[in-house]
Amino acid sequence: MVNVASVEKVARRKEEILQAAITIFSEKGYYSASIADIANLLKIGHGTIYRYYKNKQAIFDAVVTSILQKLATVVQDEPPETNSLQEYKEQIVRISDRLISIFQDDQRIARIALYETPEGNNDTANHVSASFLLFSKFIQEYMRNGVDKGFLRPNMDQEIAARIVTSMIFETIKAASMEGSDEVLVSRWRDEIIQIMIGGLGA
Amino acid sequence: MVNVASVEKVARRKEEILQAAITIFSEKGYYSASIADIANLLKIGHGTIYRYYKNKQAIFDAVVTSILQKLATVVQDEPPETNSLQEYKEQIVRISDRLISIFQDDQRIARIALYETPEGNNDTANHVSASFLLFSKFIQEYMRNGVDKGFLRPNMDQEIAARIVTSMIFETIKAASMEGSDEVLVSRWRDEIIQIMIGGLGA
Amino acid sequence: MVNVASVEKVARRKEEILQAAITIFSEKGYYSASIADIANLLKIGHGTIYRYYKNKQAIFDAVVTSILQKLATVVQDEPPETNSLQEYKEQIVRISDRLISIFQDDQRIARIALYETPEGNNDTANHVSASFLLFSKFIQEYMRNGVDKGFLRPNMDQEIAARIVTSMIFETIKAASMEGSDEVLVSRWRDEIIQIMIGGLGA
Amino acid sequence: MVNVASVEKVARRKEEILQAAITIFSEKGYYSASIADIANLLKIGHGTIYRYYKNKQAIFDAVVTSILQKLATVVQDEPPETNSLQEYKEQIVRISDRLISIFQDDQRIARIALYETPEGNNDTANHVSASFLLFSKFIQEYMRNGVDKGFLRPNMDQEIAARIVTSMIFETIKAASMEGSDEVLVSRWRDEIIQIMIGGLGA
DNA sequence: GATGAATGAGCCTTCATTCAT
DNA sequence: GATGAATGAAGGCTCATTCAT
Repeated sequence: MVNVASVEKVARRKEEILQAAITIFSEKGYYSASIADIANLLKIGHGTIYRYYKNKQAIFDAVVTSILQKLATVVQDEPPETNSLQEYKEQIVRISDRLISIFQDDQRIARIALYETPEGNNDTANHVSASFLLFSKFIQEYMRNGVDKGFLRPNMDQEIAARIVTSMIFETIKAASMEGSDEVLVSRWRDEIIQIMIGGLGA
Repeated sequence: MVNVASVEKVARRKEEILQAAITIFSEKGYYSASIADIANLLKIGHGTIYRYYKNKQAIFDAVVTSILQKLATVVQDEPPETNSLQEYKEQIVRISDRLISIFQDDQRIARIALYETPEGNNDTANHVSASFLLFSKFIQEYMRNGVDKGFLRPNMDQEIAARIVTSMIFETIKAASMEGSDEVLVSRWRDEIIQIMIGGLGA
Repeated sequence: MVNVASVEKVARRKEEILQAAITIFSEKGYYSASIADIANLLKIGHGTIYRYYKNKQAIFDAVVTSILQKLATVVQDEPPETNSLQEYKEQIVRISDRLISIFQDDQRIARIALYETPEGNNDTANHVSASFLLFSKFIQEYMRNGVDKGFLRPNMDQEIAARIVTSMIFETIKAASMEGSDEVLVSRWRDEIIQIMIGGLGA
Repeated sequence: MVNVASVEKVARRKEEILQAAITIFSEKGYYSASIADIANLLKIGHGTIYRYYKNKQAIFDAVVTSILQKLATVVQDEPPETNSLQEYKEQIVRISDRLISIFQDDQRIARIALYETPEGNNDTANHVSASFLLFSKFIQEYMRNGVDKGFLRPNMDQEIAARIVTSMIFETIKAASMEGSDEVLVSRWRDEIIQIMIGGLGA
């Protein structure tokens, strides 16, 4: 009993700190954010934070992980099993809408997910945003499915096409989550992206 | 006379510092890079740098500006005056190739242009990479021209389509400048992007 | 009744903490040892320790006191009443052996007794190890007895000779408790110290 | 020229900091001493210290090294070449006197050299004061010489005897440098140690 | 009585910036 | 003009100590 309660309390505290960290990191970025900023936001002593996270980097890692988990749910509900261009189109719309909705609900997440780059890593892979990579992999599955089923171009370079499509979706998300982003604007983006995906730019 | 010589010398010194800054910032990122790193690379006293730039931020601003100028030359040579889808396609290829070539010649520039960071700006606009914005504006001109001339879809949302296309191009550039990036890979990307732009993904 | 039981329990707890403290302090030294280290060793909450000791310094004081008490038993059993150089020699051997045995039984005690540290005391006297002082006083009594009985040099400066002899004994103890310290090594030290005490170094 | 001057200035500054560090470390001990303490003593910014020493440990290492160098000069002037017990005795007196003089001139050095124990090292060797070890080695050479020349006991365990004698000398030094230590007291110690070394304690 | 969550003083260390030489 | 010595703000992190539960 005691354990359950305390485990829960610890989890709640970790979550509170995580949320404050998301706010602060999204406002100031990794380097400009200080542990004290996070503690002040929660009106707790800064030493307290170290009871829950080993160090600043660990907090940031937790932030990134938590965002990725949130994003992952979107694709988990969308298996690569559509059977026609129309279905595929609708699926892309659903995915975009849910992503946009996540980022609109919490603009802090958008700023981190879309621009997170704890620099100084020579490792190229790290320079590619983790959230981008996550979606790229999934989109590629959709591509494979579409080509297999025959409703997508067979000559497609699936890996590359997936990354291009991902970049389009992310660009939409950026626009949707950063700018004023009323419903009208969002649908303008969504419509345009679908049109390009389906038929390109040509007249 | 003396003045001319000295003005030139100052300009040369500023340029040397700029180049060193590009190297250091691209390797370490804004926050992890130190003024001393830049000075050491040039084997000059780090106090000297402050005779040419007001402070660290000013150096970084100069770096970004210089990169933008370099990128701007690409579009300056490509007026929005193509007359057919084919010509347009060829123009996009030329632009992509020149951008890729710039970034391959100087990978330092790529890392900064594509991931430029000093975050912590509440100003939303700043979060959109300056180089991205620059191209977006130009691409939009190409779109307008294409729609006006009738070889691009009239129902196109030009501003949005421009940003989507820019995102595709930049994704290509990232791939080209970061990854192994042999000629074969680059043309795979270029081909795919053209196909999507022209005819979408559909079979 | 209840009181007796509880008093006993408190004493037992204090002793447990003391033992853990001896272990930790001997391994890490005063400053590097943390209250949490001691608590963890006992698998108790670190707050609990403060119910038994006022603060960290008080624990260390108790440690030193406890060690001194242990060492004191050695000399308490050896009254300064020997009647010949031979008896005296044998007494010194007994004392050394018992000290060595204490320190070999519990190497933790050796590390603390011989190097006890919380420095930063301006008080000069504190710089002399408490255990050293304890023995010095006793050895001086042996000296007095020996001179009185006529088997030790009458021109001896008893206080000083006592400290010199103590330093020899402690050096032996250090060697015995720190280094490999097999029985052979210990007797080499003991033999040499006796020889020096009795007849010096000369041929 | 410029270089020579600057090298000299750097050396002087390092020396100033070293001296301040010796003062502070001797008063407070390694852990209780803070970089700020040292800087305040010199009335300089604490950041300045890091221009001359990598970190706190490096300062302490320099302190220990400097003390050891000072001590080493004492034995360097006293080769193990005496030819009689009398000469040997005189040599020991000279060495003791010079050591005592060093420590009396600078009591700070004494406190560090005689009680320095940067704890937390499991490595046994480190626990033995470096200055003690240094002298031990030399004294052993004197022993060997004395036994070879026949004026010291042939059955002597040279290594052990050397450490025992060193401990006597160091005890003398402690007394001389810590306590009131007028000339009279010092000679009482010196006389007693010589007597013990030569003829032991017996009547 | 026991616990461990919370606290914040305190410390080391880095580095942008200034300025005397 | 160039230099680099000096500075101190700033920030990450530890841990002894307190106290509500």
